[in-house]
Amino acid sequence: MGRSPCCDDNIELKKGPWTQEEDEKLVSYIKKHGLGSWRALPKAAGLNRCGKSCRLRWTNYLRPDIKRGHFNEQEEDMIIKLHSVLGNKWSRIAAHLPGRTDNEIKNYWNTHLRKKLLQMGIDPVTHKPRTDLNFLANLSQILTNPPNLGPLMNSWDINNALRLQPNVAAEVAKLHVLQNIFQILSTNNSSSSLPTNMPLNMGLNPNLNGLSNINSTNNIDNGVFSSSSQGFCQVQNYTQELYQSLDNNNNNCDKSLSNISYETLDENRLPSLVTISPEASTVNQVESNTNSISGGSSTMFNPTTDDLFDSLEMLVDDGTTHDLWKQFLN
DNA sequence: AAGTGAAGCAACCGCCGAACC
DNA sequence: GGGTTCGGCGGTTGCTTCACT
Repeated sequence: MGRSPCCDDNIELKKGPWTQEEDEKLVSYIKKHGLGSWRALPKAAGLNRCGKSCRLRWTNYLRPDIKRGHFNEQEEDMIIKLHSVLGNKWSRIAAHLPGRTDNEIKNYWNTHLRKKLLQMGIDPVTHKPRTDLNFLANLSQILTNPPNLGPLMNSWDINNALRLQPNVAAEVAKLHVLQNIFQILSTNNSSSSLPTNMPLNMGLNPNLNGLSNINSTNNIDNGVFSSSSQGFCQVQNYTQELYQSLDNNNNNCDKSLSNISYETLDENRLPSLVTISPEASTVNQVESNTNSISGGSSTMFNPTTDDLFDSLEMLVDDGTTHDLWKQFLN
């Protein structure tokens, strides 16, 4: 024969929020007798509750060493780092944060941190940059509407974000290149349809002030800055590969190592030139509203759609092949 | 001021490995 | 050794508060 049941189903036990009187009974009993059998505790303490309910109330609320109130920056940082390693192992995460309970951390994650990471374009499950199309759509709005960038960045310290995910800025820039590809696809092929969840102005007016702001933010330390530079080197590589792909089709493309540029269209569908400068870790829109593309480091290109599908396969790098992209976007 | 939806969070539910008989 | 329960954990619910119209 095994153990006797925790809670007697024949007795109507109280559920729901605890009253002050119940709290006092529980605390008083544990102070006097210490922690023992949760099953025996309710009856001994004069509580009409399940032992499980008593344990939960004690561990999550009444324990004297519990720290209540807002999580500070260090705690947030710790939770995110631990979550990236441990996943949803809340009790193990809580073990690293004295005074915090697994339930509290779980709630805080679900209500605050998860949203912050999503806003930053970081997948809260994988802790890697998001490359899904919903994020692309959101990104388009962020990049084309700089005033919205301020509150977003203030709500989640960009310095922390970059420290946690050094390549995020690179991913943002990379996604901007993707924007451009989608735009070219939609412009070149009137029969092609963009994903339904993508705004029609996708790729228009690629105002990169947001990224410039990131790099001019004084509180980004040298270490992050150097990570950021590496990030832009990656963008440079992506862009180079894109240009190489275009060049293979005898397009005249700029492949300069020091000054990566690409073209897009502004809100009037006029060509506009964007340059990425890796040395300075800045992204600038150097020329816009011109009727023709000219300038020291860039030449207008006219890619075929197949070139662009190749580039999508390469840039997104999530297993979606050229043919799948073609199928999806046509 | 009232209605409504969103956000926050305490508490419950159900599962699972460990412990017990 | 096997059946049963406990304790702990993660997921989910639902109540309360807040913000907005």
